[in-house]
Amino acid sequence: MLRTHTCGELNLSNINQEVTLSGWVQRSRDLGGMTFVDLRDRYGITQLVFNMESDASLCEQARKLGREYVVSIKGLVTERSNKNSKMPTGEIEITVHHIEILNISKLPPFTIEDNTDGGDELRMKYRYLDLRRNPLKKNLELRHQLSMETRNYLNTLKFIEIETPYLIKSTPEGARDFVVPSRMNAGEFYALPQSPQTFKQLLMISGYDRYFQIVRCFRDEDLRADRQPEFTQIDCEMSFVNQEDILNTFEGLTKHLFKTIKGIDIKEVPRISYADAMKYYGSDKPDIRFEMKFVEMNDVCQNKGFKLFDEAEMVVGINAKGCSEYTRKQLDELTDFVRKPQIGATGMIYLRYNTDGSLKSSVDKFYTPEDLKHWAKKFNAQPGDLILILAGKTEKTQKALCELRLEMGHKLGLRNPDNYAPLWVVDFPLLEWGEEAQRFYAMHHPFTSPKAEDIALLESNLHAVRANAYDMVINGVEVGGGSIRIHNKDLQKKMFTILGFTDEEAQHQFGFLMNAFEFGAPPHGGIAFGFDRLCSLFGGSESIRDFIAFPKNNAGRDVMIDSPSTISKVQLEELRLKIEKKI
RNA sequence: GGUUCGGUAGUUCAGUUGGUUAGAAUACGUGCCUGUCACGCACGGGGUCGCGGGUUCGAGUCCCGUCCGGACCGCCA
Repeated sequence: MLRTHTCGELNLSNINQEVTLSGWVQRSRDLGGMTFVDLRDRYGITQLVFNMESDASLCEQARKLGREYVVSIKGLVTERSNKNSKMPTGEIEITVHHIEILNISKLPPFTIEDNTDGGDELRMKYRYLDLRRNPLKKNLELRHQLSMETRNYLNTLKFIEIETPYLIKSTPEGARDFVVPSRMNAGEFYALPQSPQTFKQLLMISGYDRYFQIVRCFRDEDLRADRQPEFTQIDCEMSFVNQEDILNTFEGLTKHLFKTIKGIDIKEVPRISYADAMKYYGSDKPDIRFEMKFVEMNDVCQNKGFKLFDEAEMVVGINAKGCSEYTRKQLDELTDFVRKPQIGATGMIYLRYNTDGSLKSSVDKFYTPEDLKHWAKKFNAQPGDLILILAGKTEKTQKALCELRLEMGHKLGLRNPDNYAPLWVVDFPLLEWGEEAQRFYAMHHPFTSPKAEDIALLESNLHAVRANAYDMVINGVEVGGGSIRIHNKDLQKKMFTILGFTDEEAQHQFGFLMNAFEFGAPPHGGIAFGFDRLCSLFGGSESIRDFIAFPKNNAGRDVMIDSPSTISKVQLEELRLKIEKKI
């Protein structure tokens, strides 16, 4: 037997037991007369002790053990004379009488410790070694817990998990597809699913009225810290439900996960319309752990002769409470921040409400003290506050102020990662206008139903049509989104027409779905949660890579296995593919 | 496609205005040490300064190009 116990479980109750342990050598400490070896496995670390007096040759053997050697030892559980309260097994050690080296190890390129000396790049290349470290192990355990609790909760509610295919059909809407050439159908390609969307809708038509799947999805778009080319969703769909039913069900899931995993009671999940989210936070995924809402001030600042404000489509600001003492340097830094090309504002105006009650602004000469008082009042400002104002095109200005708001929230310590503020954003627009192609695009996806009361607007004002679509946002992170779907063939056909499809194109791409709608499609809707993001949020990290066992880098490469890679001439020939030019 | 930061010992980093033999910590090796647990002490080995070109008497340092990595913008229904 290679082990009777793990390296994390022995304690005083096991004294005098004969045990066999196997694991990796974490480190050894040679004191001359005696040698200590820390043996590590998934469950913990147990100290082994070797003594020159009692067994010199065994002790010599132990001295030669290198880091990460794999060994199996037999020995006696002994009470330590010097106990270590910092480790769970710190009251005991193993007095070893037999040691077997199961495998030797090269010296690892970085230390296998909580605070490793290795950089990101190196650790990615040796991911299998990085995964030996506690922080990564904890992340994968958290991921496992989240998936188990998700399954528990949904199972209790009679959801069943059904697998859908990975080799499907490329569709023109949405993100770029990853495509897979078909050998048996030369010249044709499968696509990997961006989500199981149409399949779960077909399952509703099949009568599986509560479906879920923790499923891999694929999108061939550029990556970020929170975006991978393959990622995992908790994909859910229900029949005979309205939006309210979905929100309640998955608010329940969210509460269940916070309760069981983090021990946190989420009281309520507030709801905000898309329009209000944009108006008050400049974002469809606001971080509501702190207020600092936008205040539009066109009415109190325009037509007073200040050209920048007069010509702006929108003048909008936030009140940074208690920041009136900001120095010139700090204000300049904030101006530089909003002027970064990624944020794109041209400048920033401030209004300082000094603690002595006086008002000081960077545009004093254009406005009377009375004007400035009006501004302060609009922001509900108190002495000691600092108002930061941006002006320009509505969309761009909102976006820039949103970034500034988050930055100020960060500076003021209002974005505590231990606080969790879930939020539903509802009433999204059904469509958005694409300037480049001069046509409408589905904001969510083409299967999203318009609000019943807005259906008439499909004939008159497409910009104004709202959808039965909703996102769950936690701490400014979009963790999930969904909609009530169209289940009527004619309405679905109309949607495709609005999106610029000819009838033939719609039939070719999505005929299978519209045909299915003719065989008794029930009303249905659903939601999908970004599982990796949920994990990183629960783990208190910005990057999802730390929660994926084998992630890809910025450029979509796996630097460990070195993929993607070229394929052989034979493979290309079988697929009837030609590479135009070697790059 | 773009912006920006970085690449120096196994590893993480420092390296002044361009100037002697490129340093520190840690890891590693050897020796000493019987209660360590980030053990300690002593000694030692270890460098194509990412790569290519240029400026210069002289380049880790300045310039150009390129490769690799991180963050972000565009993109991601």
